[in-house]
Amino acid sequence: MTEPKYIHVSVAWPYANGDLHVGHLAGAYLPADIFARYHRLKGNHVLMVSGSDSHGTPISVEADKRGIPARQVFEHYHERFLLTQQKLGIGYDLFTHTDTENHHRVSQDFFLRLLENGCMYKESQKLMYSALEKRFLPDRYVEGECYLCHYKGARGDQCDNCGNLLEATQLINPRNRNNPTDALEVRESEHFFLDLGRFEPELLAYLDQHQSHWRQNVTRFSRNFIADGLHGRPITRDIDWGIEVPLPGWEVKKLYVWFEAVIGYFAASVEWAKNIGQPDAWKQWWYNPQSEIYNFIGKDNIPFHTVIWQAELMGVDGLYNGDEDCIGQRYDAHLQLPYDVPANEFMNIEGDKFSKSRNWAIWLPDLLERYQPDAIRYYVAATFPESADSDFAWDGFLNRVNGELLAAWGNLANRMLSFAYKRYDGHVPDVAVSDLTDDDRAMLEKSERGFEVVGDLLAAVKLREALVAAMSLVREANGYLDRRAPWKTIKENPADAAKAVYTVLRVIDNLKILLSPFLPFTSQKIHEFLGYDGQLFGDLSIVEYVESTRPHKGLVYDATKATGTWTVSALAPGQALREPAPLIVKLEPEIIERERAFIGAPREEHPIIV
RNA sequence: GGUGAUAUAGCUCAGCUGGUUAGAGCGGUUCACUCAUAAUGAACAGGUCGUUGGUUCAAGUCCAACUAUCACCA
Repeated sequence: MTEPKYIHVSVAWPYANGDLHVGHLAGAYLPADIFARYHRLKGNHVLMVSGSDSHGTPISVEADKRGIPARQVFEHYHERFLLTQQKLGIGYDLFTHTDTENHHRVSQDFFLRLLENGCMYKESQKLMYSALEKRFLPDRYVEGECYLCHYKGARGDQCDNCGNLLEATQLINPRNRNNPTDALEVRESEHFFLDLGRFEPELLAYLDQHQSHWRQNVTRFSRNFIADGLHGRPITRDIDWGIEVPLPGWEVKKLYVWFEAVIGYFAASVEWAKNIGQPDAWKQWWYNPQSEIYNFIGKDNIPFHTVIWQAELMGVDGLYNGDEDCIGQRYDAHLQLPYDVPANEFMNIEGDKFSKSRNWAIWLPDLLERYQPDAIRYYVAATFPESADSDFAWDGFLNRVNGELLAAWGNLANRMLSFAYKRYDGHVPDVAVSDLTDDDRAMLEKSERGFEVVGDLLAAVKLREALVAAMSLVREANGYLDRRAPWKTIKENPADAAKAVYTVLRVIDNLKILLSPFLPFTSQKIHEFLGYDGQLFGDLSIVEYVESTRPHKGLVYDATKATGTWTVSALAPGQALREPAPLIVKLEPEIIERERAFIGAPREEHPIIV
């Protein structure tokens, strides 16, 4: 038995300005959960964290659109994120948000320590100032004529016509999007910049160290990002909604959201430790040279997680390793940098890319109203965009759920559990394992080798391949069953039939574990049908935490009741079974057209019922 | 405009460091089976591997250009 490892699963923080959709699930949350569940079964120490990103322009934009405060927007969606992910079984040790006192403090300490260590510099920026609103306008609030293609409706951050990124100050005839009569002027504003350039040698060395186990496109992309030249990036902004810059006289300015959101991986770990009453527990991952930190993200976020976040961590090395003060403590180990950043590409919808404004999306709360979480998990995992963009298509969903999840796997379990339950008086056939035929043993061993085959693929974050490997064992088992045909031999050679049934049940017992990171709900049911007590995984619940001024809710995994392990079945002959029932709901072909009609049509948000 | 990626059977995708007849699942056709949510199994079906050049004894697999799509950065 090898020593348990410390595995940190950091998952991208979703902007809380709208519901979660399948792109979120495919890009980060489901891969992270599958990976984490595998490591939990292996007996490793898993810490999986994420949370709602409550700051940033997208939230303010949404708030303005609805005429409500930003906080109300993010709290609304944060609540929905918790419920959605609980229903899907995304097993966070803590899913919190970025408006906690803890996150504010940690982010500000990062800022101060970077400043202290000389990793920042100040510089003046030219920005659009609104005389009417008496503030600097966020880029997206400024509209005008694109200086390149002369499109009149270009936004201050990007021209939708020619696709060019631009500065608000470059627009011809800039105007306030909310008040066209507003007089805009260019004003100078002083800001802090993260001096990325000084980290270049360390970053290149870091990439060298990890390229052997990283996805090639992630490594290449990051390397080129650095080769392009690392420019300083502004860390502060002239906006209202965000975390205050912790310097006297700077309180009106806020930390840039890209800077503080990634800090959430660290801050949420600290919060988790505090919540469980062991305030130093997070150091087992962040200051343990043996730990492995994995960042599950989408491809749009690669440079932030392979370059910028590393620079932040390098720049604050030693933070909190001594006492709770941010400056001047001693430390032995360095802060751990991510071990792997298995970025996924994008999942398109029926051939077109996701678009919130056109409602070209499949929203998870809506999906969960109509389909089983494991059906959703299965299809999305089978179509993970691990190496290229993939496509969520409703006919594909129907085919995979009915033809693979139900027909191959659900039916294998159901057909033999029912057969055993009826023909063997509700028990696993009582056979001597030593009497099994060669064919039986071969089948059994093949399923047992799956623990290594599937396990290695999961550990290497080749999740789709792992699922294919597990499903090929399912097909193997169906083939074995047809060869052995116990429904036939039970009449002429009952002893032989019993061996075959026993073997298949034991194979199912193995497959139940191999597939459980993907299909936790289904595996739990099979576990119970096979006559076992207890649960494979722990419980997910929503918990409220109170800090000094405001409470917040988190989604929390409690492993107390978890009994599942990544080990081969030792199914006891004669074990009492429970009465089985079909596992997977069969889908009607009509859903294809019905669901397609929802895409691109106006959508109404429903309450999420658990 | 620069960088990275993707383009392989009707569909969804594998093909690592170049080498015997280019693979899998689904769909389709035929046969077998009846324990199972008409669910399974076996066999078959031949796609000039985006386009054009090049390197090599040998190229989906390397190089160049081009086209289309995606992302990031200017």
